[in-house]
Amino acid sequence: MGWTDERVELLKQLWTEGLSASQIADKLGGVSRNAVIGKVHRLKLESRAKASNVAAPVVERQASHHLKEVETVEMVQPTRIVAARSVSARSMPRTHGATALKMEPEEVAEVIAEPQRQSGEVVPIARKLSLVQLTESTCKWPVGDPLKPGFHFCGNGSNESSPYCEYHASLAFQPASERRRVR
DNA sequence: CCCTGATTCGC
DNA sequence: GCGAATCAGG
Repeated sequence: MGWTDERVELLKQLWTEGLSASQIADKLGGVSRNAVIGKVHRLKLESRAKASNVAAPVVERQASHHLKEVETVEMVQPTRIVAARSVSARSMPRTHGATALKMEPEEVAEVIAEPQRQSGEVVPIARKLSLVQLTESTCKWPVGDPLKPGFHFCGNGSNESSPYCEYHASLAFQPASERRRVR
């Protein structure tokens, strides 16, 4: 499989997002992690903030017999802040294990991508607040990976009844029925 | 052994 | 340009 514009674009996005080469390769499909790394270099976009990100434990390897992607849990609600802080432990959520808790990449991308703008938008722009900046009236929807640099919270205003802004509340409290495809 | 990215070099 | 093989490291 070659590098189509779309695939290259996805590569750039995921790489920038902080995913490892193997994870990206896995997502793209048809390419090895070496291929991804090679491409990354040719594109001259390696310098990713490689601070706190090193070897990910990986829940399970090929040990999972023939049980691959099962996609069961509908876990849409993000981890609670408390968890995000203390659990900052060594458990990187992977898409691999069927039970891996993972935030929708698309959701994340949308929120981070948009530059600061006004309100009234369908999708609120994250105010990028850190943990300590959260108050009772700020949306506590986490954006990004707690273990990676750039992690922050939505921070937009929320109703006193909800920990999230309207938009994220609508995402968080969806029934566990039909969510969009995860892959 | 698992993983990570970096580099080389034949294709 | 591509990516397997290899290297260096956690």
